[in-house]
Amino acid sequence: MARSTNTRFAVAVHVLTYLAGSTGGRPVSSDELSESTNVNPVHVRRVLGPLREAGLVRSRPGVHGGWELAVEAGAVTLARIWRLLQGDDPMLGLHGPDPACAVGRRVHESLTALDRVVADAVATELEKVTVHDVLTGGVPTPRRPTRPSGGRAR
Amino acid sequence: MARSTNTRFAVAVHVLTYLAGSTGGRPVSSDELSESTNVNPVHVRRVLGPLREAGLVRSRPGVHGGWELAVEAGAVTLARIWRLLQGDDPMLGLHGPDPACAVGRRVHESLTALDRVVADAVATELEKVTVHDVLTGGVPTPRRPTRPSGGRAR
DNA sequence: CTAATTCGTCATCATCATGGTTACGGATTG
DNA sequence: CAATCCGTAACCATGATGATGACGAATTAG
Repeated sequence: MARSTNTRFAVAVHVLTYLAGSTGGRPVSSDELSESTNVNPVHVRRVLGPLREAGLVRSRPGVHGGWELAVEAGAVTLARIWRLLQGDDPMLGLHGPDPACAVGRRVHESLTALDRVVADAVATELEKVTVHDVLTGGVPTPRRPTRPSGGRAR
Repeated sequence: MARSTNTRFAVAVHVLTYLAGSTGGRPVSSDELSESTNVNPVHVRRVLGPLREAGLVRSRPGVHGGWELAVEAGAVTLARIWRLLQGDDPMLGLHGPDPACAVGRRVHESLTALDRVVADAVATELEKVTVHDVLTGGVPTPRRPTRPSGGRAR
């Protein structure tokens, strides 16, 4: 669904931007990162794990250890980060209709296909933005300034 | 966001497709709808509430009451359903960085703007599909047949 | 009028995803 | 050896999501 109460992507973007910016190449501890992101250090490490496996960051234990970028900030698209953290998780949120119902099967097939189309569209947008863009403020702005639509209570 | 364990959109699409299809104009009870969608009747009514307020469906109590479409299936885009149920909920999932951190503020602003861009992209895709398309199988298929990407354990 | 049906809605509960917290082992530095 | 910091597991707290049960109001059948 529309997810999201999942902040891993945001935390990852934040950390990479932080590493690309305010550090002079020195490694940064997950403690320091946790203060800026406002999540706890363990979670920072959990989020960064997949990014390290993908070669985007390095980590070292020990006294002057911590995290540092392993690639240039301009070479990391947000789409890459998204895929590493969200994988192929559905964007739209599917249900499990009665398999004996013809309409149910068709709807489910359609929504599954549509979910991939939507995920591709999202990836296309995220492909346009790099960590460097976030750092320098070069992020695209919505075409429609703010959704003027009639609201909906929640 | 990366949501989604939220099936309201899927249920709504299912129900509207069901109403557009296998019924000859007769009202359908939420009991019958709940069997096909495989969720409980109360949930069906809760999902359909906003759609009724928007004029997409009608409901009537009583012996031969139930739900029926109030508009043509070809006139209902999935984007409309999405907006009615998900509103402006974030797609990407934001975090709450330390407001005292300059990087944190910039990241948060960027992600907020980017979230709207992504939501627009999603809406654009959903705009191309109507309930009638789902009923007849005319739903677009992904350009990349299936994400071939190297997996990521979960 | 009375009974049956069906929606509308509330209150409550179970489950699950997400993160927070604590803990401890291993690696690195000084 | 002591201090620092990652890696990871275990456990817990919170919140979102639906399921379930209940009851009133509206509508129709008899």
